[in-house]
Amino acid sequence: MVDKDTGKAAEAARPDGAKRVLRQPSIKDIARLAHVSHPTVSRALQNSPLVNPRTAENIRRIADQAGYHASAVARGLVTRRSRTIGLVVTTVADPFTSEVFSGIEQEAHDRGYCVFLSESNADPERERQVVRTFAERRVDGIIVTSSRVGALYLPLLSEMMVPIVLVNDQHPGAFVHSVMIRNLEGSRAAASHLIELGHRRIGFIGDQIGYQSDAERCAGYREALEAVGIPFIPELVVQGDGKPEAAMRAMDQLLALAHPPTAVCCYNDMTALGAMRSIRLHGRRVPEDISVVGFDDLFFASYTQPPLTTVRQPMRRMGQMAMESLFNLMSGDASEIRIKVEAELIVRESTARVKRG
Amino acid sequence: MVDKDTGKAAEAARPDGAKRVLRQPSIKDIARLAHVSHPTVSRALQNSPLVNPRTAENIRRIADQAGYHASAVARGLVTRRSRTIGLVVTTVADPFTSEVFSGIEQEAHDRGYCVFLSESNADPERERQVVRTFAERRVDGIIVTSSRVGALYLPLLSEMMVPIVLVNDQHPGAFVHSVMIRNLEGSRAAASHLIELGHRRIGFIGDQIGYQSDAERCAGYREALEAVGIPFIPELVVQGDGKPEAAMRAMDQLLALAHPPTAVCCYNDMTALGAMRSIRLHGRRVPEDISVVGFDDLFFASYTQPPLTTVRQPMRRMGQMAMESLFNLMSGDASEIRIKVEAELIVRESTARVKRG
DNA sequence: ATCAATCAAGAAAACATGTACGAAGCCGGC
DNA sequence: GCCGGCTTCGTACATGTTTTCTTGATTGAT
Repeated sequence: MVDKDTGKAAEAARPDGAKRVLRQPSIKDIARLAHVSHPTVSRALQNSPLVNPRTAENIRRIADQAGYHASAVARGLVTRRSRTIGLVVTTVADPFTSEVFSGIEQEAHDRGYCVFLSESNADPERERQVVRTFAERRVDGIIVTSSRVGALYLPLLSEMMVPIVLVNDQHPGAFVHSVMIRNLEGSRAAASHLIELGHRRIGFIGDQIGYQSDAERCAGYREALEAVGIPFIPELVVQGDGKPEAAMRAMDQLLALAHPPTAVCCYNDMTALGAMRSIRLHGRRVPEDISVVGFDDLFFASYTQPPLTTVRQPMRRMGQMAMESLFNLMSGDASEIRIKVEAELIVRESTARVKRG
Repeated sequence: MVDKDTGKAAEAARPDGAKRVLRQPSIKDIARLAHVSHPTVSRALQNSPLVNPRTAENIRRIADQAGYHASAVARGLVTRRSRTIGLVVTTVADPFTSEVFSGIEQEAHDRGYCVFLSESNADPERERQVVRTFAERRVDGIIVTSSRVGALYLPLLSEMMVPIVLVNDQHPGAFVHSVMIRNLEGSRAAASHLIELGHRRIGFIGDQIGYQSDAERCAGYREALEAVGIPFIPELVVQGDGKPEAAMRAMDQLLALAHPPTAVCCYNDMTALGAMRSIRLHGRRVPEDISVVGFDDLFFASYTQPPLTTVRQPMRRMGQMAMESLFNLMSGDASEIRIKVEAELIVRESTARVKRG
C-alpha cells in the first residue's frame, strides 16, 4: 500500500504521460508526495508553528528535492501583495539613473522585493503606458525618476491606490512624495566657487527649457552672481538637453560670442563632457582658458582630462531613500514625504583662477 | 427596478462601507455595473468576436470609466504566462549593461512584456537568490549578462523549465543559448591596428583572471603579435578588474617596467579610462608617448581627451537580439541559439604612430 | 473513566481571471 | 409547426496559493 501510494504520488508530481508534459510542481504535488494536505505544506514552508516540526522538516526536504518554488503569482492573488515595485526612468543610458536604480534595487532585494524597470524615453504617452502596465501587474509601489509629467500621477495615484514617490521630479512640485537634490544650493555653490576664482563672465549651459531642475540650477547660478553684484547677462545662458552632443553645440554658441565666458556652469556632467570637448575643438584649454564645472559627479568625473570639478549628488543614497520612503508608505504610513538632500561641491582640476584678473 | 440595480452595482464597485475601503475594481464589479456576467466582460475586453459589438462597446466604456485594469496576476495564474522576463546583470553601474538593458527593454515593451532587473554584484550566491526569486515569480524567460556562473543555469534550466539566454557569458561555453561578441577577432583587430602604427612593445590590461572574455581578448592580442612574429612577453600583460581604479594600478605596473610598452590594449573602455589617467599622472602623453585602445565603445569614448580608439560592441543591438531569441524560445522553438556578433574597430585619436620606429 | 484542553492537520472558501460547455433566442428551410 | 444552425451569453470549473474554520486525536486532570 505504501509502495502504491508513493508510486502514485511520484507520478502525479512528475507526470511522464503525454497529457501535461511540462509543468512546475504545485503545492498539491508536494502534498501528495508528503502524504499531507496542501495547506499543511503551505504552513510548513513558511515555518508556521501550527505544524509538527518533524512533518515540517519532512515536507521541506521533499519540496526541496522536487525543485518546488511556491508561485508568487498565486500567492499575490490571495495576499493582495505582489512584493514587486515598478521603476520608471526616462532612460537608463544616463549613469545618473543607473546609480539611482542600483540603490533602489539593493534596498528592494534585501527586503525580498523585485523591481520592474521601464524606460519612458521622455515620451509622456509611453510613460502613461508603462504606468498602466504597472497597474495591471499590481505592483505594490512606484518610483519615478526625472519625470516631466509629474502631474500625471495625481489622478493615477488615487485610481491605482498605490504609493508613488518621485526622485528629482521635473514638475513644479505639485506631487506629494518626493526625494530631491538641493539644486539651487548646489548650483549656487558651483557658481560661487568660480566667482571666488576671480571669474566675472560666467556662462550657464542648461537642460531643455521647462524642466524644474534646470530652472532651479539656473536660479542658483543667478543668485550667486547677484550676491556679489555681477550683472546677469541673458546671452550667457544657453540650452542643451543634458547630453554631450547638444552641449557641444551650446558651448559653440558661447564661444562664438564677442566676449565668451571665462567659465561655464553646466547642467550636469554629461553636459560638461560635451562642453569640454567643444572648448578643445576650438583650440582653448580647460581650465587655463576656460573653467568648467558639472553637476552629478558621475563615475567618469574623476577620469576626464582634466578631472571635473562638479557638484555631487549621492545618487545611490537617493535611490535607497526613495525605496525606504516607499516601504514606509506601503506599510500604511500616511505622512507626507518630501526629502531634500544636500549637494556637495567637489573641486578637481577643471576650474582655475581666471587668467588676467 | 433599474434604479435599484444600478444603485446596488455602483455600491458594489466602489463600496463606501467601512468593510473593504480600498480595493481596485475587479472584473465582477464591472460585470455588475454592465448587467452581464464576468466572462462576458472578459471577452469584451479582449475584443472577442463572441460578444455583441454593442454590449462590448458598453462594457468597455463602463470599465474605462471605472478605472478598471485587469489583474495580470490573476490572468497569469490561469494562462500560465506572466508576460514577464527576468534580467540578471552583475551591475548596472557599467554603461555596457545599461545599453544592453535598453535594447532588451525596448523590445520587451513593444511586445507587452515587463522586465525584472536585478544585480548580482558578481556574487554567485546572490545570483542564485535572484534566479530563485525569478522562478517564484514565474517569469517566462531569463536573460543573463556577463555571468561568471553560467554552469549554474544548466540544472536550473531543466528545473524551472524556462528558456535562458546568456549575453557575453563568462563561463567556458557550456551553455546552450547565447549571444556573444567576437572577442578574439575584435581584440586582434585592435592589436593589429597598433602594430600597423609601428608599435612593437604592446601591453595588455586584462580583466580578472578566469573570465572567458578576458581570455579571448587576450588570445586575440596574442594572435596579432604572433602573426607578425613579435614575441609574446608575459610581463606586458597585467590584470585589472574592468573598472578604472584597478586599471590605474595595472598601468602603473606597466610604466614601472624597465622597458614600458609604447601602446596598450585594454580589456574595455572603463579600463582604458584608468590607464589613460595613470599615463598622464606619470607625465606621459596619450597618444604621443603611449597609445591606448579600449573595447566596447561606451558613450564617453568620443568625449575623452583624446577621444578613444576602441572596438565597438553593438550593445543595444545585442540586447535586442537576446530578447528576440528569447521570444523565439518562449514560443516553443527548440533550436539552439548561438549568435556571434561582429566587433568593429573605431579609430579615434588615442592611438598614433610609435615615436622612433 | 470521562471531560476539557491542547495540538495537528484537513476542508472549504477566497483571490481575479480565462475557457469549455451548454442553453437560450432567433432565423431560415422544410 | 418543427428542426437545425448561428449568435450571444451564462454556468461551471480550473489555476495555485493563503487563511479561517473545523475536526480528529492525544493528553492531563478530576
